[in-house]
Amino acid sequence: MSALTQSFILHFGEMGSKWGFNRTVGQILGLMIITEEMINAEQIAKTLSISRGNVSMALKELQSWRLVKTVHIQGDRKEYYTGIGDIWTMAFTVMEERRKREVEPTLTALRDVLLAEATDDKDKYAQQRVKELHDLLEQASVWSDEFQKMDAKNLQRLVKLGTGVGKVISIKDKLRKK
Amino acid sequence: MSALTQSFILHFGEMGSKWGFNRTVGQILGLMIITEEMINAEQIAKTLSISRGNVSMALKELQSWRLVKTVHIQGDRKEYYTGIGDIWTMAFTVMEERRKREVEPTLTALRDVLLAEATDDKDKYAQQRVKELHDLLEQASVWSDEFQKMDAKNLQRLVKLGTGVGKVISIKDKLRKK
DNA sequence: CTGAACTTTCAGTATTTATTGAAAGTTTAA
DNA sequence: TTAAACTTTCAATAAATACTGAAAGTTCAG
Repeated sequence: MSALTQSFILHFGEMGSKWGFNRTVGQILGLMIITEEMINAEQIAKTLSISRGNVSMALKELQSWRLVKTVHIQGDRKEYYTGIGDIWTMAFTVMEERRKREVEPTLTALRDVLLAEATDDKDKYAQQRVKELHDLLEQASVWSDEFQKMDAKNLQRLVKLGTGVGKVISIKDKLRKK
Repeated sequence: MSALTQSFILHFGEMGSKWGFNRTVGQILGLMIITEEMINAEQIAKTLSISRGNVSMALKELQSWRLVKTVHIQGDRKEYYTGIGDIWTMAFTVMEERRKREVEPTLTALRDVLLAEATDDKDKYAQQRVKELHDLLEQASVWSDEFQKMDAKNLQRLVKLGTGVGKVISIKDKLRKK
């Protein structure tokens, strides 16, 4: 493995742990991103100097995140792996999975709090704040849904609107007037 | 503490650990969100049944995230704490801090990889993928910057555009034609 | 100054999370 | 049906992270 690859993968491992998965999972994902060919579990273990068992667990995790594809190569009994699509698709897949795993359960918990009987003023205040939080997260989910429906090309166009976020609001007003 | 409060705080603690800080920090933030009054470190420790030292560490952490305000109350030597502004402001503050802590260092690391000499084809492929990732994260930072410049009211308006994300793209095209 | 009232620090400990590798399970060519 | 080639599981262990509480530090009224 070249020094360039090495440093990327090490950093990506750390980065991974910030994004919801552990170091090993991050490193494998990083390896797949910068490797054009498909790779098998054995190669991964050797390249990253980790145990075969660990690779198995990590691949399972990556599959649950819908970030890797499995492929069978003619005349080889091993399973081969590669990352799904391009970087944009991956990034939005990670976002969507995080929403499912983090926001969804939180929304459920918040709804429970909202359904509970608020007797005193303190509870009423608490419930109102929880309502605000709930609405915010629900709105975020709406966005995420919309993104999910778009393809990589359009996602890219939308995100590159970036420098005009301010404008978007005034556009909204214009739309309303139609 | 009422059962309602209790369940909210327990969940918020777990949620916190998904958002970049630990359980205790999450619980304190949760407590502040649903408590109208300012509270002092002693009260926090007692309410959440954690040690005084732990509260001190957690408050320091919350301050580094710019999520709490400190206030001195006339005739009391203790320091009092409360959450900054409304839920929307908090949410975007968390996003901005996460960007600073996670995306920023990653961008730096990716730039280093891009500056390295790519000798063989494998390295060239790797570099190209890293370039894609770099550009994506940089674009995300542009968005984050824009958000940071807006006030809570406008953020809310923008996010509620949600259901029209698809439209925004076609609007962009119209704008261009003007 | 002094010392009471508070806050912070940090070494030791507890808890949680990740990793290994041997054993068990699965698949397939012959 | 067998056994070689592979994958998965999981108990034991290692590593990382969080928490406590006593000691050290800070601030301020008198």
